[in-house]
Amino acid sequence: MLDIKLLRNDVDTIANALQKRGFTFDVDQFNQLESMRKASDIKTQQLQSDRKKASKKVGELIQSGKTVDEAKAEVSQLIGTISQALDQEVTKNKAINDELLQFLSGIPNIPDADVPEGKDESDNKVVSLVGEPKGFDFEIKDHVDLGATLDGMDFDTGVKLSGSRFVVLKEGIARLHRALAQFMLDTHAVDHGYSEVNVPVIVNSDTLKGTGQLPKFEEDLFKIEHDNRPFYLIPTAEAPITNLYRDEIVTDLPKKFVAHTPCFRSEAGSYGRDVRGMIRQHQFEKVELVQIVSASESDKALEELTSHAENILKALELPYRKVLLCTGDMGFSAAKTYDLEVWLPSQNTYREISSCSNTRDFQARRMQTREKIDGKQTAFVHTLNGSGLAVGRTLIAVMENYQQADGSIAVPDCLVPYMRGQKVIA
RNA sequence: GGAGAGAUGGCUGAGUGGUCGAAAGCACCGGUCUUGAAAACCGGCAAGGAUUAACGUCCUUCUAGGGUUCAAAUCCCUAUCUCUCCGCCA
Repeated sequence: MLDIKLLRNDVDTIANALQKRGFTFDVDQFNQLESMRKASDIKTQQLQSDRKKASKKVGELIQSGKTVDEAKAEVSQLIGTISQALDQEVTKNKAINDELLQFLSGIPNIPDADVPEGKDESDNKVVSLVGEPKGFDFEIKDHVDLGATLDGMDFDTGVKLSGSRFVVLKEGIARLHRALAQFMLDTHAVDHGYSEVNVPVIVNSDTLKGTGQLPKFEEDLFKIEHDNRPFYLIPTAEAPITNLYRDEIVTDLPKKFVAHTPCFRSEAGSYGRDVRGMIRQHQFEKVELVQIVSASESDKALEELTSHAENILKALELPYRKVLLCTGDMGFSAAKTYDLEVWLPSQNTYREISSCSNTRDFQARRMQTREKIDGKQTAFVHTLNGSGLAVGRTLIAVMENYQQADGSIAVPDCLVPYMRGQKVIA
């Protein structure tokens, strides 16, 4: 959520910045709502003040010796008129504020100044290329064929159990998948200083509002009902982790968390894309990094967090590139985002495997997560999140990049200990 | 699933209808003392919002939503959550 003060002071600048990411901010509607709100606030408060004074007078009259009935009689008419007017105004005020809140909740974050302007992913800027795609002297297979050959990836049974975009992993592939998650978790927790947490994967709507998935993107989520109340399967661990500090004033920043969770996405808008294989599933696993930091530290934190995700790719010796997303390609809550894209030989291209974002105070404002500065002032914290990495897609990348002529897959060195010494999946 | 108790500021915790936004302690901030620190002592310290050039003035908030009342942290109803006991269970 944006700071309403910024909007009051400088609507046009913000409307401009939002236009860069393809969002048209309705300045007139905002100004109208805002002036209605202001008028109603002032009126409501004046009436409340009047009523309070009248009520206190009853107390004073009683204190000075009058009976309760006498005191009431003296002010009852006045209070009657005030109350009536107040009831009306409060109802109106609430409606206006609700509308204003809804209006504000639907506005995406403002892009940072150094984010390139653009319409879609073709305008993203490649920041760095790491590693070199290796050549193969045999006909390569994609992960679907490799998985079938090794009897490790069963899409048909996934369909039988659940439906399309679900998969069953088996044997060596299942173990490799698990090894990847363990390796990532250990690297971040032990080497990068993140605190490991295990969080619920079913959350309430307040949690998803806090990180910005709601109210706008409900169609992308799996919704479940329990005791007539809505709950959601998390689309990313960013939601439960970042919300650990919702409605709190935090101390001891920075906070750094890592968690390994399944993620669930309905992806209603993207049927037809990536239908083959494990690239886009309704259920997948991800190791997520979250940092909660002071405002002045978030620029540095984004670089650091991104480098932590990169370290996984480096350790796995997978070729990748780091991309700075343009204004039009960023997520709703992000002010600046780096994507890490891994090389997939079968597609002869780089595919997203991690997305690292600085949301600045956008989520903190929604969550009311603040810190005390010098023991006095409160200020919104900044929150950052990034995949470190998407486990399913990393599995694909390892399978394809480490495939051998006979269809077997070499286990990357750093994973061998997690595979109890196994060096090849055949 | 059954029975009971509870939810108050960063934390602990007092407060059962009338200047209560709320005692006290801890934590925190400032100061005195000290070579420095600790201790001790003095002072400050909830959040959000409206308005103002500023000082200030005003409003809201004691889990949430309703209700009673001239007046609600305090009484009533509902929901959520927590704790204790019983049952069930990985």
